[in-house]
Amino acid sequence: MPDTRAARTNTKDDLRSHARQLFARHGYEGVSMRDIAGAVGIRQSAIYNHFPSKQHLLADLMVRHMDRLLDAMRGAITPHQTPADALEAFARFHVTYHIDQPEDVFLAYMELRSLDDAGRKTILALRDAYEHSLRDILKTGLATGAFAIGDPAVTARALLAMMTGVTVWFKDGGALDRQAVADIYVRTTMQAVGYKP
Amino acid sequence: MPDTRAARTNTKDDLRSHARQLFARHGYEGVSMRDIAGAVGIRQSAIYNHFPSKQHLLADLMVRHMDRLLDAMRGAITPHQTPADALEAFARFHVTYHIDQPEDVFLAYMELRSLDDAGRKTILALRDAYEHSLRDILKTGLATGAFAIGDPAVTARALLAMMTGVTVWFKDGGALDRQAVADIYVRTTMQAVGYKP
DNA sequence: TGGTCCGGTGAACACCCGTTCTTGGACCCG
DNA sequence: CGGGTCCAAGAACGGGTGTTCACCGGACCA
Repeated sequence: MPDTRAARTNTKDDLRSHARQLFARHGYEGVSMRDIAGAVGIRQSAIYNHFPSKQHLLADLMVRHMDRLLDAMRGAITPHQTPADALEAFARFHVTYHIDQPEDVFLAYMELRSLDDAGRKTILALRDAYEHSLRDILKTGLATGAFAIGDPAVTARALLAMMTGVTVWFKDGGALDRQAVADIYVRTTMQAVGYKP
Repeated sequence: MPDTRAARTNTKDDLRSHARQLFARHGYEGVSMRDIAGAVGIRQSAIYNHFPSKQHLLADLMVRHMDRLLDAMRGAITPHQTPADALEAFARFHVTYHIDQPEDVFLAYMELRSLDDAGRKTILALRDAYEHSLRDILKTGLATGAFAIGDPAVTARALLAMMTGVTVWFKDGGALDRQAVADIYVRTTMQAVGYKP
């Protein structure tokens, strides 16, 4: 009677993507294992063949997202030498990546509080590494006189919050496309650090 | 036997402040009526003498917060005539208010999704009014040539996200006090819009 | 062809949820 | 002093929670 894995070839990834969507939409506490299983088309108990707990599922999503984000960011900025070039590359990367992966981003941002201590520590370390890359660019630019900013740590957090916020309102098919929106954020960022081309 | 209202003089406000704190900390779905009642020192059932439902409690907190925020913002910017003065006043107000009321802000920002349709519509309208005030300042500055920015609507959202983000990391007793942090955000904001003093 | 094991099912676990209802004590006002 | 009002307590409601476990069909390998 049970159809078993006839059609089911990649249940684990299906679980990940549906859980990501549901968590992003309703929050971790607002989604049950029954909800997730229902979206995938299996029963709740079968989830435990792939993830040991709801908490592990959330941590899996968040760690994978942060790993991907860090790798992609490093690939985007390393070719650039001057602080201005690096900052522009960072800003463009950050905004477009966040436009393209809004659910992952939203999740990693909002559900830190739903993680247990171990998971939270891991995510905070990854987030810290990401933030430090931007901070280092700002510090260098401040030292070389390319940027005119106050405290680099505060400025880095301010710029990150600004750019991350694009996920809250951006929708495909709006008046401005990805490219146009990224242009505005890049410009605002470069002006914010007092860079004069 | 029940101590009734002997010590309890303002249960409704106690409920509001504890609910605000708990919702901000654990999320709406992550807090039970028993949790809130326990924090206040009453039983769950007594909450319903003050609020008809958990949903109404959340809406009450969010609407009150947005009303206070709008009033305070209008009071802060109306004395200023030029776009630059108004923007500086707006930025300083926004950052300090958010530093001082982090829980209300966090709640209004994160728990929109937990509101029912009616409540969400109300809050979005208030948020829209707030955003429009900033947008209008930017539009005027763009028209007079005081600011050099791209789309004013996008820039307004970018600046708001930047300034609101201060709630995520600011802690009293850190290396920088309220004033110093506000200074950095104001400076970054003014530079971001390309204003030259 | 038979054995192993992957990955499903469905029932059950103990517990927590928002909400309702009845009851009764303490205060305010006439 | 008596009646009404306010606001607590406590028990109960139906239903949802994450997780466990025994069971078994089908695919794969020797």
